[in-house]
Amino acid sequence: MGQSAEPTETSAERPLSRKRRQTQTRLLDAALDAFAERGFQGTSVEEICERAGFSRGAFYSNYSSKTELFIALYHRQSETILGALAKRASPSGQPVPHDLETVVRQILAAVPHDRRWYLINTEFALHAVRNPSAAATFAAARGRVRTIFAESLTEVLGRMDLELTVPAEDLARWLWAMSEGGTAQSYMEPQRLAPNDLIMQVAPLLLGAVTKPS
Amino acid sequence: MGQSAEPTETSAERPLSRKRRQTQTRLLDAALDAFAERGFQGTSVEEICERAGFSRGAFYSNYSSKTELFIALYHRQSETILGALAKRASPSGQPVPHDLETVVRQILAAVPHDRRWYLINTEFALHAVRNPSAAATFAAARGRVRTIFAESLTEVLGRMDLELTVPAEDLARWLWAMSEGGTAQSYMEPQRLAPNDLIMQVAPLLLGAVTKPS
DNA sequence: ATCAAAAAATACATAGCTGTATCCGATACA
DNA sequence: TGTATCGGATACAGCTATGTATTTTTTGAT
Repeated sequence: MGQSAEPTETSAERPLSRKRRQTQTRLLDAALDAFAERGFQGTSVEEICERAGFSRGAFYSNYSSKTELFIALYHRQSETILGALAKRASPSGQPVPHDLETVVRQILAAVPHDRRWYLINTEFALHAVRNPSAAATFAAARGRVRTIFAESLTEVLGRMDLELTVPAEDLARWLWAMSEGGTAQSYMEPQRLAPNDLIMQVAPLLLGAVTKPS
Repeated sequence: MGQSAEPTETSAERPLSRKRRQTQTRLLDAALDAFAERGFQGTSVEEICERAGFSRGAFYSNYSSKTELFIALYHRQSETILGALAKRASPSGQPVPHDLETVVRQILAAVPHDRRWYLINTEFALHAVRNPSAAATFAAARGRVRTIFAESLTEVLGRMDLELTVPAEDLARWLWAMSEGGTAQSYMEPQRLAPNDLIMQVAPLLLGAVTKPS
């Protein structure tokens, strides 16, 4: 939490040349696919490089290990979501919704419903649970998202003249848990459930239970 | 779904000797620890055997691959939960609870709050999402649990003179999603959240929102 | 006590992956 | 145009895992 926690370096931040950024992007893209298909541990550095059209030399000149790449990938995805969420959260954003379902729908639009992202995210969660240092990183990233999410919720509900009866951060946690749980179920039983089915059903009920006219 | 889907064989079911069952148990126990610590892909067959105090010979004479063991392990854990749940679901079970929180607490008592189980289960979910054949197995096992869970819910609520305004199976899904999502969060941020905190807070609210006096 | 079958240990052949060290080409700048 | 640096490819050395084939030990039945 000291310096601006941008990419993945310890000392002086070199500007990072154009070409270098390109190959990193290609490596990250390849890794996203590879990890999603075969899992983090099940994917060899070699395979990532093949998909990206590079040799292992290129890889090791950009990342010092598969784990470092993994973390970089997580950050990239995380920033993307954060950006999308922040855009939605801006007061000049969407029109004021008039029912809770619309609130939920608007917020969900910022979250990527990407199978690959689900897989990577879950793998990263496992990684974090097993690995205290990664856990801190992970918790911090999630915390930032949760805060923005909570602010967004309060703001939208406020514009609807509704008041929360529980802390917004708690509610954010709950909705997130439901969303993740539901998404997980949907990928496990794809024929029965679409990724957002569950949260779209439950969230309005829950929101109804924790709001009152202000 | 043809024969009784007991263990892991295709043809005639030999009774399975005492000793054999013992070593399988030890291998499964060892695998549970190993997988939890290092992950499925990150664990070598060798390591499982070491922990169990066997050589790889013993392993391959019991299981044809690490994946087969993995599936067997999942089934074993799954059966355990199912048993616990069924016991609770029996009408002669607990006294009639008088508030929704107690309902939730009673049901949660059947689910193991074991870090290892969380890890294995999540890994298996990933495995299933990536692997259609495992997905069927997985969905079936979860379906059985969900059904029993739903029945149990209906029964308990009925004894409290409450009636559901949504299908019990749906509610079971929702609660399960919340529980899993909350448990996941708790393991990611162990200092802030205990495994059942979230569901204990939310479930009563949700139950309140989907029940009415009958 | 002997022998047959089962269960587990050992040995082996092979394949794959990692990370480093070295080499080569392109680009940039003087 | 020469040269230094950067980015990436190639080569290499070593380790680890897998699965099978073979041997040894254990067990159980007669």
